[in-house]
Amino acid sequence: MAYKKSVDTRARLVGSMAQLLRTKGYAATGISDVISDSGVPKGSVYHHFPGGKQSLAAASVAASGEGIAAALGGLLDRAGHPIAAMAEFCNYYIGQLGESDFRRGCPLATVALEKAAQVDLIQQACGKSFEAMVTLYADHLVKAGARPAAAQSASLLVVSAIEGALVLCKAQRSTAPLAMVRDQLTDYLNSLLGEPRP
Amino acid sequence: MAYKKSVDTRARLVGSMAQLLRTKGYAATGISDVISDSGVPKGSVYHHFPGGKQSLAAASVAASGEGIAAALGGLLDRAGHPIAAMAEFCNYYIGQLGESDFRRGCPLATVALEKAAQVDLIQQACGKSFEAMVTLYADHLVKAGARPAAAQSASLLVVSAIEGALVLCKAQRSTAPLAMVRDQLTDYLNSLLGEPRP
DNA sequence: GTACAAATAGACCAATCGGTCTATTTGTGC
DNA sequence: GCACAAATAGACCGATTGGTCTATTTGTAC
Repeated sequence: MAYKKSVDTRARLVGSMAQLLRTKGYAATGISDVISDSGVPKGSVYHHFPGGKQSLAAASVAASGEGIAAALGGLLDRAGHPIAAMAEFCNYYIGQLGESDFRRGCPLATVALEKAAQVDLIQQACGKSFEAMVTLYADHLVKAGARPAAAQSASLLVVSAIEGALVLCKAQRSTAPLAMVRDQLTDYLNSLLGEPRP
Repeated sequence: MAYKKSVDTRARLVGSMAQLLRTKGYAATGISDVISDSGVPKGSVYHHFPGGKQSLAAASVAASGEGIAAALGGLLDRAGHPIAAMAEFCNYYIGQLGESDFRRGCPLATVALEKAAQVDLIQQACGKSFEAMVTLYADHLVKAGARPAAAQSASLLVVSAIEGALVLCKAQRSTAPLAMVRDQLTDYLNSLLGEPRP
């Protein structure tokens, strides 16, 4: 049976790696960075993750994905309406970008672009995380009155547009793209849910 | 005055770097990769780019941005209508992803997410490239009948959604997200241009 | 052809990379 | 307390990193 402290160590490793992946990406994040950020010695890294950096990164991406899904789920429950939840989701990222001088964007996207095509473990973690987001939001669109097929397409557009806007925000060092996309998506979803059958 | 061959050398460096940045990202691309891919010796790299890797990367991102703008401009002229051009733009990327086993996505996005927050030169090159894309497409939406403000917002949504879909395609190793986004954007733009004033 | 800068060529450097390995310490069941 | 595995600790490794430096070659103007 695993010792109690070791789960903390593992969680600290995953947490540090997830933060570093978010801000610096995969290739620029060294094991030494994870060690100094988490305080965990090198031996423990390879004890908990015999698969090395790739395996630690995959676990961290999966954890980030679960965190996003939980946060989005919370917003959807609290906001009461999927359109309001989408707007608050955007506002959360606008805040993160502003607070961090545009360092903290999507925790998944950078690693997905860097490594998903090369490392299966990482691709699976990224793919599953995005899939969960799209499905979760689509479900709530259905509850709000959309037809399932339309909800799936619309949810994919929403997630894609937000992800892309996060790229543009970093590229332009401005939160304006995400704010504009948020407003555009609001109109788009209003017309989707407001006129289910013309 | 610069010698004739040296402009070839510089162009070869930029071309190799641009391709490597597209497929592997900034941090994972070493100067040695550029050297072996381009055949240019190390001394020439630092002769043409005294600013080193960052400066070469910035020039390569700028070149990629100009390439995208030229390609999009060509599509807009040839297709005759901005909606058709958008669809063909998506189809181009769908082809690139399929041909390359999902290695060739957007030439700008990976570097933008990795380095725009850290290196001003690279941020400026990325920001300018995306700005050019959005403006170019917005101009053609105006020509197709959209009001300027609406065209700007719509163009930003289009570019963001495509960029984000490219992230999801890599993450899920599937071209389906971009195909669905293409169709959703087609509907979206049709209703934008079809009903200029309700 | 001479002079001189532009450009090429690659040896070389300290620093860092991911990963391995051997001790040592810690926690647990008996 | 004993035994034994889990976990921690960090020295150590070859390979590679971005970058520098000194020659040497190349192209051009006169």
